[in-house]
Amino acid sequence: MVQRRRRLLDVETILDAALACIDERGRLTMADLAARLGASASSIYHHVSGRPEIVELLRERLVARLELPRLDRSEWGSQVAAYMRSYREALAEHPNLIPLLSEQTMTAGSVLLGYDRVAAVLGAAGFPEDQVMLWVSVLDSYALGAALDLAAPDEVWRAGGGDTPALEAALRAAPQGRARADAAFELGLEALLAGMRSRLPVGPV
Amino acid sequence: MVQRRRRLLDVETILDAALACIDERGRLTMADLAARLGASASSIYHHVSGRPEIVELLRERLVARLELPRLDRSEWGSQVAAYMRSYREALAEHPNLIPLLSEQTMTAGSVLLGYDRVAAVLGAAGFPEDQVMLWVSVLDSYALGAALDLAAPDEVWRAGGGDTPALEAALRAAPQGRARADAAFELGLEALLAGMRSRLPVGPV
DNA sequence: GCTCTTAACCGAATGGCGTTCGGTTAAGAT
DNA sequence: ATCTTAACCGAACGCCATTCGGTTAAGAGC
Repeated sequence: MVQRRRRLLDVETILDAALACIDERGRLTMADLAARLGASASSIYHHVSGRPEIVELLRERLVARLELPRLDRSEWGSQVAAYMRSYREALAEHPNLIPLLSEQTMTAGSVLLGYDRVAAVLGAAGFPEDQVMLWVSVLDSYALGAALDLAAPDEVWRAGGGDTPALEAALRAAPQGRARADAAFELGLEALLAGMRSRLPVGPV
Repeated sequence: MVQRRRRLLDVETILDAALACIDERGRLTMADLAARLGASASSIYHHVSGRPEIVELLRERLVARLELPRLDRSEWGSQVAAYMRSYREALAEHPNLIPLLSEQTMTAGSVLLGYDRVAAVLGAAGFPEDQVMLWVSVLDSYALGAALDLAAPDEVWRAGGGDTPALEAALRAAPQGRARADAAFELGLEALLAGMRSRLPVGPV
């Protein structure tokens, strides 16, 4: 009943609290969010259109932190690698956000700008124009898949009884959890870039 | 009130209906599932433990259709490529299933057996034991990411106003929709396998 | 063929979710 | 001093998965 007329909520505060919800509870519910804000759930709708908009605004925050290809004289592979690492690292800081992002269509314009830069650097590297979009897709698929891997539960494979000996041995020999995901991402990124380089029509830069 | 004593539901029927729900509505709700089955939602719980088990059983169905590495004398790269293609194709038949699968831990024995085969073929190919699981992760990430790409709307990037010229040019030069996703997958798979091959410690088979 | 057990079903209820609606309060303009 | 209106609230709505307390009839034992 007691109403504080001095502005209690604003979009940035809501996004901060939403990220806290997601990080701590692994999901975003309006009730939890409202509780953290010290407000009622319905009040939130005065500042954002609903839960989907909150998620979309969080995606924009994430994209803003990516290291986009700079389109300078540096080698294309290192620019793409830096972009891919920053993409995954940004996701890794809030791994529980990943499933929410992959549930929802991309609408933010700033996201497209990131893809434009990637396309530009690949074109400048010498990839045929009709292949540029394909490589963009490949990179995106790998980053997305690696991010999903990161968001998966600590124990991805629960191998037991001994009828999967190769899997069990491989699991024992590799790092666990986050360390495995990190090592795998780097290994795969190197392999992918090496494969791309070998398919480049002309010679070196 | 009218009860048909002749067995109305069984697990296979439930899974068929669940897949129909997912394909048509893009999600799986117990109410929708029950309606399709001509039964009440609560009746379903006499045959499966709940929604998560239904998803896990659907994953088993999917894995059963994969072309697993045969562990014969054929070259490891072609075995892995065939596995990856069948993996993505199986997912592509029910793209809406992908988000449901990636939400949930893998527990089914037959699923683990599939990964055991992949681990075995990579070990036999000569990859160091402490790298096998990493490569399994890399392959899984790429297959999953490519499948998500396939599940995305036809127009993945809506580039408009001209402030993303490289992106727009690349989009015009590349195939659209499914054809783009297919071509990208093959290109990336080749690159990934080439990169893996180049990292193989010893020489040829 | 009668009784008894019990698997297979149902409707209703529970608790959690996102969202909408009809107020109420007080900040700031007139 | 009055009015407008942005910012808030509680209660309600509809949808979700799941649980519970019956009820029916198939099939076993006699």
